[in-house]
Amino acid sequence: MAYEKVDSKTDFPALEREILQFWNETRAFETLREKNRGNKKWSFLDGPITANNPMGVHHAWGRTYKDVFHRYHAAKEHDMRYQNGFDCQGLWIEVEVEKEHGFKNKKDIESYGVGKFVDECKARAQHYADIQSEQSKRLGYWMDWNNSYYTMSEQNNYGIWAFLKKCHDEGHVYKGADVMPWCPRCGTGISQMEMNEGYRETEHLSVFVRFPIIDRENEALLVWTTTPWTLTSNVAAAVKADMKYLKVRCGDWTYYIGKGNFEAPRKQPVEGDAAKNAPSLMSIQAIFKNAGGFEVLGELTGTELIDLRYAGPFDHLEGAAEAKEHHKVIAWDMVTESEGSGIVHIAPGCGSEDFRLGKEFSLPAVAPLDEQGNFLDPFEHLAGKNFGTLANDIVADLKDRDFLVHKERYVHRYPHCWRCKEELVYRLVDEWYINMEWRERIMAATRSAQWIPDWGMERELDWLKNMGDWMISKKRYWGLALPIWECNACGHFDVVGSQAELKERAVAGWDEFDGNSPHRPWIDAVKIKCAKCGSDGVSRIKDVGTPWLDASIVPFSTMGYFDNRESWQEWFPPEFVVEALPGQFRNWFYALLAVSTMMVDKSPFKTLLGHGLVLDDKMEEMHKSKGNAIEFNEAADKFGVDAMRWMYCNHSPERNLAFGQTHVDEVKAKTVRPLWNTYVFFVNYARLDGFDPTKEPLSLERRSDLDRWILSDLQELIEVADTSYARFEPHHFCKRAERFIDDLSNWFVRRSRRRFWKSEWSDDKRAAYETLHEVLTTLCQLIAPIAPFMTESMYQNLVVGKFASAAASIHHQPFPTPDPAKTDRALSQRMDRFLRIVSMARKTRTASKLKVRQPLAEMRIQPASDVEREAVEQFTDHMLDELNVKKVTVETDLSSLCAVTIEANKKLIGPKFGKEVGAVIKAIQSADAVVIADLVAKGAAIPLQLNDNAIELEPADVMVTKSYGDDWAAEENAGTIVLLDKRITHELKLEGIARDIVRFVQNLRKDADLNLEDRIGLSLQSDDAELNEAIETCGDHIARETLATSIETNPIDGTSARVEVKINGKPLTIELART
RNA sequence: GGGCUCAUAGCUCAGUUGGCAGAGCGCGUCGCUGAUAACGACGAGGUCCCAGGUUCAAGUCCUGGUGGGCCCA
Repeated sequence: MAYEKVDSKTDFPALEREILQFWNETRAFETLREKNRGNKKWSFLDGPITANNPMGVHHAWGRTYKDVFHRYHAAKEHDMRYQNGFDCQGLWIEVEVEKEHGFKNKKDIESYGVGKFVDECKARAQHYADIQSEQSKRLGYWMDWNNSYYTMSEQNNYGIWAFLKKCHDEGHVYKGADVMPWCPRCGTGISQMEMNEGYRETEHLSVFVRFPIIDRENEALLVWTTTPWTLTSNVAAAVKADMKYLKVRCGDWTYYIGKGNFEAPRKQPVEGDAAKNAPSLMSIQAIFKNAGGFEVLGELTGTELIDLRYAGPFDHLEGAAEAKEHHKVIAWDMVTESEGSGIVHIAPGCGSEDFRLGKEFSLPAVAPLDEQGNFLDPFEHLAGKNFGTLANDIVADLKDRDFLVHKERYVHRYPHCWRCKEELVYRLVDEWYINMEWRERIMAATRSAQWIPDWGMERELDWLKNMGDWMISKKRYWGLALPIWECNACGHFDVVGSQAELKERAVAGWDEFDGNSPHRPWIDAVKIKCAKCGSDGVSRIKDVGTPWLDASIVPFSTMGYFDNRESWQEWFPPEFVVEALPGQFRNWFYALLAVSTMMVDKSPFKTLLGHGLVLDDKMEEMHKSKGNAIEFNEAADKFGVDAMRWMYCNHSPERNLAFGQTHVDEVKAKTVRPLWNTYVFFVNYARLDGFDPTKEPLSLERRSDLDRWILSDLQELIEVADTSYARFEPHHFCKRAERFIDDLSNWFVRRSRRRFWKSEWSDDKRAAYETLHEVLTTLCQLIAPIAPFMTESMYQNLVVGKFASAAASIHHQPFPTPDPAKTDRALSQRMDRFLRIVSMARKTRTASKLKVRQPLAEMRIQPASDVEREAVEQFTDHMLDELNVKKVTVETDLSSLCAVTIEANKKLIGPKFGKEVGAVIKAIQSADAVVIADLVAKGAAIPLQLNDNAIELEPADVMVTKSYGDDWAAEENAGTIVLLDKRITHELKLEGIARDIVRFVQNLRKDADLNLEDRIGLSLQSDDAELNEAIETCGDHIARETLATSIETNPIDGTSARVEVKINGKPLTIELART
């Protein structure tokens, strides 16, 4: 029943662990679900977290949002699914398992055994899913942790089959040959969606080579490339038809070169440090000069070069035999003067633009590399060697055979595998695609949803408008088995849409597969019959699917679309999804929209919230490899989760967030601690006083102004909280809540302290307790979604066991609703004005060096408005106490006390009037100071009579000084005037001394570890007459304030504490003893 | 080259419908003392990126530019 004592020095991480245990023991989450079951639904769809590593603090931002909105909607008594998701399949997991075994390439996996390998991938996903579940619980994330979905589940995989079948039925699935970025280590193509994450500054050996022109003696095309190995597969050379070219002789050879290319200085195409470390590049002109000089023989256009035939540098190799027949100059608009030689080496098998151009000109595509990046047999001496290790050999070879003109180190941004960091090559491969003929439908779905921030929709539409066909295949092992069975005999392929369909069509291997998950290698045992040519034994293609399919079927696979359509209809479309913005427009957001459009032509969410990245305190991206990533558990144990959650929620979602000690400390100092300290204050006094919150509370009329004011502001805060959560804008609420907490702790509690200290019960004391109790409990309720731990702890102490109707957990309580009867805007306004006047008075004291401990006789105020006057009248008592003055007088016109003096601003009028300046100064001096001051105050021009001339001064030309005489300290601002009486009488001085004494005694009490309620015997020993007089005159006051039962002037027995201090420079010895 | 976005105090950021430029941290000065390993007040610190425009009034709206980020080509 009684309140538990609380220490203000609370170990928040420890408290949070206690609360976790409490929730666990009381099955708090289950109770909440039970309570809201069957109510109106609020549907959330979780974007699955990659179950490949422990969580970092950057994962916690989005997961905090997810929990906050769940808790809010639970308080709104909605029924929810609480389903978390794990993304389990894909290359990132394979790479980690490979690392564990030290595998170097796909061969290692094959010889280890695909089945074993896949099982280990499954196990790894499960392992990290478990770890992430535990970490999420530590975050306070209330989910149905026993019911998380896994993208590796059968349900999910077969769901994608259904999707792909639908795509195929509509004719969108096709197999395409294309040159694409390829990772030789992973042995797989890298899709458009994955490309951008892997660009890095890379140094290559780049070369200028000559392509000798056939039938023209010693004439050659000058060609440049950064990838010498692709010269093995050169087919053509491209020029721009309307560009100018030069014919230049250098040594034995005459070259054709782009005019602009020849003359222009060349620069490494990188910036920053990479540029600094890179060698500078020579212009072609300079290269020729170094080679013994050159002579420009003529100028021509690109058109004149077209169709010239030339000899390629590797024509002697068998692999180049076909290409050899096609070597000629072709026209291409993309050739530029800004890079290279103006004549572009075209290898359609080694570059995606080359490939497109090759198609246009019906050129063969020579593909020289195998899956691992090794040269194929027809490339003779190169065969079996890796392209990456060959650059120097190839260049040496070119030199030996007299093709090399110049070599250089070239630094540029070049794609790397986003997972394993290997350099990519461009390779001609067959991959499977979904065409984007239906993009308009996806765009319509995109437009039907709400996007936060709203420009997100534009970004998504832009991506949808521009994106190429969707490559869905991966030549890997661990992932969705693409349900495509392709007939070797006739080339026909079929997409199988479900497990049942496969079973029905299986002609072999079903028994072998049955009982396994639909993954490689087991699924590959199943053969079907070709629907076109009837041949038996059609196999599944070897490829697996992109993991973005896995993550995007989930609004169907996890909500019952395939097995309980009725239930699915109740939950679809979800109200809300949230993920980090960067990257997701072309990943999850896109894939989710595409899948849902294909399935039901609807957006898979009503509202999408995107948030930024969590960066380190230097605003740099966190990476494990960089060493600046912060592991979630580490941060949770160091800072406490409530503070972290508050920091996340307080931030504008679309902006990146700098995570660091100072930032979290700021949240603690500004929010967590003031709130907690206010609570501690309440609880510890309520304990002593035996405050009973269950008695019928006093009516509003019987409460003080302070009470009604804070209660009124509280109603406003409830409204803000409700709308902020409902609109997914918790940061708006956080900002308001911080201000409220500041008002509460630094004004309400400070001004109310004495009400709590009173020894006997009175209405006022009861009102103070009741008000603070109501404010704290309601505030907790509002903040609970964001800071679920500390608010639970407070709730348990403030409410549980006191009120019979109290729910067992704060998170079972309904969200508060504002009480209009408690709202009093006029009162809030007056309090605002009052606080402003108090602040002015403090400033006056500071400026006049009148410390607040020194009582002053009088304060006079001229209010600027009626509201201000009412404020002063209403809150006079607070003013007397807060500012330590004896009397407050409201004046309508203080000008009678005010002496105005004006003075010429000589600096300004000097240049204006030159020799006349003396006369102007005189004129100013003789003018009516009050009239002029008034004009200055209004910012109006000042007319003056200067001998016979009328002149005008600017307001700034005159300096006005107002003085209220030596007796008054004054402060004036926006029409409000505050005066403080500076005359300190003997009595006032003695009172000031007494307050000093009280302060020293209180400090001593605290140093002696006395309890708040302990009584003392006090001894005050001094030789100073004034001090002694103060002790004598104000002894009662001192005794009352310090709970002294007696005041001696001699040393006392049983002294438990003693200190020597100086007051106004005079020594005083203080002793006290507990009685 | 195109799209989106950002630019406000030394730092991190607020700034609703256009209405006297703000907070926290840091810095300086002072104060307060039973919330005390706290707290408060005051001060210094600003070309609200630049240039135009609309308006009685622009950090805010419009146009153009500069610089950063993301995306596309």
